[in-house]
Amino acid sequence: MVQYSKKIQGVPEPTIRRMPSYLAFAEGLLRKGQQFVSSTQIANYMNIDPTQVTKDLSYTTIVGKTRVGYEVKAIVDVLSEFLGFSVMDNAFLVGAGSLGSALLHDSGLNHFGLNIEAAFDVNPATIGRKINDVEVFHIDQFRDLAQELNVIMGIITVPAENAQTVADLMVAWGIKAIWNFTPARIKVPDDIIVQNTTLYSNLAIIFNKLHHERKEE
Amino acid sequence: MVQYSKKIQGVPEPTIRRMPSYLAFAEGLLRKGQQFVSSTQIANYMNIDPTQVTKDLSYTTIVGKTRVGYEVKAIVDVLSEFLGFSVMDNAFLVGAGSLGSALLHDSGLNHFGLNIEAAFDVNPATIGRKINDVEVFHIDQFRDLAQELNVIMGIITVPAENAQTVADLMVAWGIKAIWNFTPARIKVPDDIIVQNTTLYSNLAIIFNKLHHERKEE
DNA sequence: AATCATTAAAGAAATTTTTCTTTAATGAAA
DNA sequence: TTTCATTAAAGAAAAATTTCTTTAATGATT
Ligand SMILES: NC(=O)c1ccc[n+]([C@@H]2O[C@H](COP(=O)([O-])OP(=O)(O)OC[C@H]3O[C@@H](n4cnc5c(N)ncnc54)[C@H](O)[C@@H]3O)[C@@H](O)[C@H]2O)c1
Ligand SMILES: NC(=O)c1ccc[n+]([C@@H]2O[C@H](COP(=O)([O-])OP(=O)(O)OC[C@H]3O[C@@H](n4cnc5c(N)ncnc54)[C@H](O)[C@@H]3O)[C@@H](O)[C@H]2O)c1
Repeated sequence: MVQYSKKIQGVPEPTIRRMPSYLAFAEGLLRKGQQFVSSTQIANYMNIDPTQVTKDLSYTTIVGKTRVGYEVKAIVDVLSEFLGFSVMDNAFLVGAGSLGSALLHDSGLNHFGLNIEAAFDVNPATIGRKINDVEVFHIDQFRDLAQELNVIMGIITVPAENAQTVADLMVAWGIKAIWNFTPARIKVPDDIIVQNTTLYSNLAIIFNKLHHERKEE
Repeated sequence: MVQYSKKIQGVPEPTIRRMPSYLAFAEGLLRKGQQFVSSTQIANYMNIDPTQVTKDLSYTTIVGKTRVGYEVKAIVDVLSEFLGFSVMDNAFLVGAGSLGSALLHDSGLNHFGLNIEAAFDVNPATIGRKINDVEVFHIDQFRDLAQELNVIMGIITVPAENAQTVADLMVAWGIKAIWNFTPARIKVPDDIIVQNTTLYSNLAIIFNKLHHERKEE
């Protein structure tokens, strides 16, 4: 397949994955009052190659100065803009159980541009409660509130067997992106963005390094 | 650089990441009584290419039968063995806050071979409590218990600014692998395995697809 | 029994991502 | 001022990963 326009497929996903860490590191430096940071310094923090940092940052408008490095403030500003962390997107969370509650408590999400407007559940014990100021409604109210509030993302933290049902609901009410924390894969129309966040992948990687490898690293 | 022995660096990480999902899917099929499953079926569930599934499974001892597919039971058995999910590894969790509690409640970890022996915190309000049958101790007791119990993994769910302190403690008491849920990168000796699980990377990917892309996908 | 269609497997090719190499800039030190 | 060392940037090369192609097997259909 011929590529007619360079870079149409955007920034490499591994790059995007690393960027929030660059941002968090730069924010730390900014708080400490450091004005410039070199790729070497960032790379050292991240345990990666310095040229990787340079490459990654080259996808943005950030430019470094030879012998000085990058301006910390510029990294913070450009990266949070670039990553979409500087505008607030509204989300609904469905499944206010243990993981759902943890996410509702996590101020990091808010800091990185995600505002959870409301939570939904089916358990009478949790409905009506407020978790970290976010009210928990019955799932049947999802539709009405979705229309009322401008919500583009749905977060799924129900048991895996209910993930598809919830996803269908979200699609039906016009949500654009779904962040799925269950190990189940959901089926949605092509234009809906799905991000699966499966903890157990990470566990598998640790175990693999722990049990297998250990030869040459 | 010449590669003297093929495959010495083991199975590709992306493959390992996908395997727990294959396993979970196969477990579901097994419960439903399905005896065989084709790569196409798995691929369809995962929204990936069928040859990807075949390639991934070829790293294990699983062999499929033409025109029939793979034996579901074999996938479950071989994969859970391969991923290290069939032997229990013991872990300590440090930071019994919202995320820590959620993890302690998650039966999936146990199912996939991770047993959290004990939790630690510094907050007097949580110390002495039991969360899902796991007792919360004061962090000062970490050393004694680590020696007493055979624990090889440490899970860090404290605030980011305390991550390094906790990591140092874990290294000092001989833990082999660290699962770090804070956005902070920790510095440890080379022989310690570190797995960073950063939620915000996933958020960045969703936002990127939501805001940027949307051209040709 | 013959044909057909589906599938796993192996290898090749393409693509993507990382690492290496070279160049040029520039602040600090001599 | 001159030299030196550090750094960003760009491009080339290498490595890793995914996708495509071909082959062979075999259950189902005619
Ligand atoms: N707890 C964790 O640390 C953790 C970590 C990773 C992944 N997960 C995954 O997240 C999911 C949720 O885990 P959990 O531990 O929070 O479970 P949980 O049982 O604590 O919470 C699930 C919640 O969803 C609600 N619910 C069930 N069906 C619903 C529906 N149809 N509509 C709305 N709400 C519904 C339940 O009432 C409950 O409150 C699971 O798939 C789990 O595998 C959990
Ligand atoms: N809550 C979430 O959903 C979520 C999601 C992703 C990542 N995280 C990250 O996980 C970390 C913890 O988040 P949280 O929301 O659970 O915070 P939290 O404040 O609810 O919990 C932190 C716990 O750590 C304890 N603690 C602090 N210092 C300690 C020390 N030195 N030793 C032992 N215990 C100590 C505190 O007493 C508290 O109980 C943060 O870095 C956060 O960014 C949280």
